[in-house]
Amino acid sequence: MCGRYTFTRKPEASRVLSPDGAPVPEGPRYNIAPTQYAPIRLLSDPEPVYYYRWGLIPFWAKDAKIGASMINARSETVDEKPAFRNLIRQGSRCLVLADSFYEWKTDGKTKQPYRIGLRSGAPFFCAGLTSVWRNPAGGQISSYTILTTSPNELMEGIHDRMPVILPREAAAVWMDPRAETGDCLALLRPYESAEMLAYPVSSRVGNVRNDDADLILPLSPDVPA
DNA sequence: CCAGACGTTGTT
DNA sequence: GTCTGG
DNA sequence: CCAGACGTTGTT
DNA sequence: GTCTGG
Repeated sequence: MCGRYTFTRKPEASRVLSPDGAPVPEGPRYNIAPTQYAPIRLLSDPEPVYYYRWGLIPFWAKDAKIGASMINARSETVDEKPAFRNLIRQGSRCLVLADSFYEWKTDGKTKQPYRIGLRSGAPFFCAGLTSVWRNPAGGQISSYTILTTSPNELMEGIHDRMPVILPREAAAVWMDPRAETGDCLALLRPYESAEMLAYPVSSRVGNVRNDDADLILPLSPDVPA
């Protein structure tokens, strides 16, 4: 999630909101890509699942295209960068719903995608920030970015960055409107490596048009335990 | 003062 | 090589 | 993140 | 909107 991830659970029917009118997918998602709408939970209204667009567009942007380069925010500098520093305060924090993410391991000329998730198989929350952008014509785009951090032991062999995954207690602080900025920043660190799992998958995941269950199959003969 | 950027990743 | 679209 | 385009004029 | 560079 640095650039691609999954959320295969059915969106909880209880309360699902799509403020931009984006369609809510019927089934599981195996290949969520930047500029697509995906489910998050908002600090300002934490109970429902909101569909926001991946790739943060700051409210002051003249052009929505800038969102394509704001799919991630470095946690090490998020409190300094003009595009993000005000969001981490001001109640623009969110949780991104996921149950795995993909990273491409570069080895010379070859790139091998890996699927990474929790050993338990449970879904998890990633730390995110949101923004609502309005164009002069009156349309709006509600968007988000995913915070990144340095790799843990598992990820080191694959990639030099990883998304910030928040354990349940940390997620509670991240979603507390009264939480101090410093306490929020302290949560942005690598997840416990021993609780995670990674295995190679088909290069079909590279094409965003592919979005099916075969994408998460272990690439033989490298079958995980 | 105004003009222009505001971001990350990976790769070399 | 670099930008755009998904 | 990767994949795919990257251009114009004129004619139908 | 706000910060940086000139």
